[in-house]
Amino acid sequence: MAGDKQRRNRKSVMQPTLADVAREAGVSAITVSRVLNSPQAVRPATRATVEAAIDKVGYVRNMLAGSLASANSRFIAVIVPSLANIVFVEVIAGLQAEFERHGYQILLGNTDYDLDRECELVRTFLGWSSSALVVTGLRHNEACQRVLEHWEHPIAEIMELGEARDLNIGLDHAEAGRCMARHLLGRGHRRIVYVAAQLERDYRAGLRFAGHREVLEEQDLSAPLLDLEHLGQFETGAQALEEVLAHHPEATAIHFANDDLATGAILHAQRQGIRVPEEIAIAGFNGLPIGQRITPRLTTIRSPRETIGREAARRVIARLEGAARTPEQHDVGFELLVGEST
Amino acid sequence: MAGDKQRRNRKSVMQPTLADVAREAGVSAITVSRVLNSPQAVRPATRATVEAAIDKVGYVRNMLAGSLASANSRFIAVIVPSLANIVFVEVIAGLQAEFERHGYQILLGNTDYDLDRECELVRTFLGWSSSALVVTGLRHNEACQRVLEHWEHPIAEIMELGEARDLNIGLDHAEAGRCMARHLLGRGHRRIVYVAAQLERDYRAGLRFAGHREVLEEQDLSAPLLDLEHLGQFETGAQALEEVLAHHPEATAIHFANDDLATGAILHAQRQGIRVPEEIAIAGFNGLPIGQRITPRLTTIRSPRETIGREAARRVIARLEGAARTPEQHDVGFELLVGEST
DNA sequence: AGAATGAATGGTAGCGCTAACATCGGCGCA
DNA sequence: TGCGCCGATGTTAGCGCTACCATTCATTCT
Repeated sequence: MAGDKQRRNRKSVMQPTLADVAREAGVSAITVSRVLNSPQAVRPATRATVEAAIDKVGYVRNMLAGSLASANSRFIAVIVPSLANIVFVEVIAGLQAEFERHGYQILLGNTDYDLDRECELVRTFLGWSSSALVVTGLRHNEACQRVLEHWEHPIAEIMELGEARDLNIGLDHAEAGRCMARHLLGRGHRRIVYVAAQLERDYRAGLRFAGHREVLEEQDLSAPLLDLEHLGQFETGAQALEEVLAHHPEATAIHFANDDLATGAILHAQRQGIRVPEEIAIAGFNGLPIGQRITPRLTTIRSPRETIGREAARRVIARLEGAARTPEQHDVGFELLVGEST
Repeated sequence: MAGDKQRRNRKSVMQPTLADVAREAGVSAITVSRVLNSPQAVRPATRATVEAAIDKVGYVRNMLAGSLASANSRFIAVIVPSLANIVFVEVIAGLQAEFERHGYQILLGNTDYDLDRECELVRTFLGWSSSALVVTGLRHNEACQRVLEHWEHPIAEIMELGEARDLNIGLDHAEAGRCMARHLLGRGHRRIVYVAAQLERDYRAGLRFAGHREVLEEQDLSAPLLDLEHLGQFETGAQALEEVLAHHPEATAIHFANDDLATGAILHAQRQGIRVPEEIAIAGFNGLPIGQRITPRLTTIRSPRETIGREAARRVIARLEGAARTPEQHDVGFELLVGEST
């Protein structure tokens, strides 16, 4: 029988342990541990015996105990502001694909755009002895900053570029805003409204707006901003279109903070018989598939989301496997997709 | 200084431990532990002293050690087949919201619709001493079945209803298929093609098809099936529309396995000037927001995805907090949304 | 031949926490 | 006054694993 050495009655079921496997295989516990953790350090014959014993007793490794003993959990804490936004889901998919291949387990946290919540999550995840932290954005509250400063493990701040404390993978949102503004100017638009939903939460949309405004102001054009409540992305886009037509009749183009809003506006225009881009041009940001399927095809900027995840994971893994601790910044870039909507 | 009792040099940084807090507060370690785990068992004055000491030394709880000692990790293993499909993301959001409120941490695994991968993930997660398992679907491979049978903790199988081993939260996919088939018959359609993408992977779409076929065959109608390669959901939907028009010219309606395909078909029809539903009617499944925004609005079935997550979490939590171990089945139902596309 | 090397394996001592039981006062009640 | 009880706190002994160092034995070098 497995696990029948004298034990206190703390667990109802006694899973077989390393010691049980060791006894079965006629080796010591540490040798079994080595078969699991660094098989090349064990003679093939011994390894085979041990592996047979593992199967025989139905051993399931206790990761908790191993992590405690080695002070290395192979947990990667990943903190995103939202799961409702497909953008972050794609980033997570990229992270997960890469980390899983290397035997790391993601601990996923969702802040709902709340920096206090973020801080709490960071604390919790440190409590799990996470090996690294991947967090969205460069803005954190003070308490969080302090915690992060004292932490010794790799930290990757993703999505945007800027003054990061360690690894930084993302794109230049201000430049993306400039790029789209230039495109719209190039199409002859002079009255362009920027539309966002809850700008103080989604401050990266704010960064894009800043770039957009910069370009317009260089041409002595004003850069009106419409910041709406969030209702549901498509809904808000539709509402924004109505408001712009009503309150900014001079506007010839709308630069939306994201593709969901822009798509909502185009679909609403379609239904209302408003011609895009003749009556009003529409641009988005993200490059979601839906934007490329609607008529007219949406002009937007593609952000390489899964790449952000993969690149972040790759750099974190390199660091964990011994790479020198030098801050790194990686610009994943973006691509202007010109559709028929502008 | 915290943590300067004699210790081996195994960790470079010595985080303060319970013992450090205890020394600072002038109590024993177990009292500090109690302040953290069952504060009501400690006299308020003592509790305050301990809490002050925790702040003073900057104590961060080591969850790994606690979980090992108590054989209770507060991890919930969650296994989904894909993150690319928004449906599962919404389920996860529901699970996460509920579990986080109760202090459980989700371990997320993604099988990519591969049952061997699923089995591997289950093993890994058991190794983390997970407190419960939430897994998508009722079909598992043999190895996985065996592992699950011997596991003593709550298991929730979600999305579909059927012969579950423990908790089961989902909806009746065959009935959903029947419901839509009846709706299409009611609209006068007699030649209806069912279109899916990679049916053997997404076998729940197969269950819906079975229901659909049943209803048609009751009326002595044939139930042709078109099962396509997966390219990208919208793309596949567009291609399916072309194929049906070419190879099933007699068809008056397409019943798509999901809204992404159906939306892709409607958008393609729009661009090609094919009139929906006059030339061909289109129905979907899921009730995604995009389907309700396009013109014509998509006829579909709304599945309560976040509800599945929440209900599953609620039942698992009840079980973990002491509810009796009785198998439970919960039908979250569905709702037919009649749009303009049929 | 004897020393030095290196590969394979083992013994010991924790990692930081909590379960289980022990202890200690204070209180109510007979 | 003495007994029993209960609430608050302490002592002890692990949870299952791995780091560290020791040991063993075959191989290579001088």
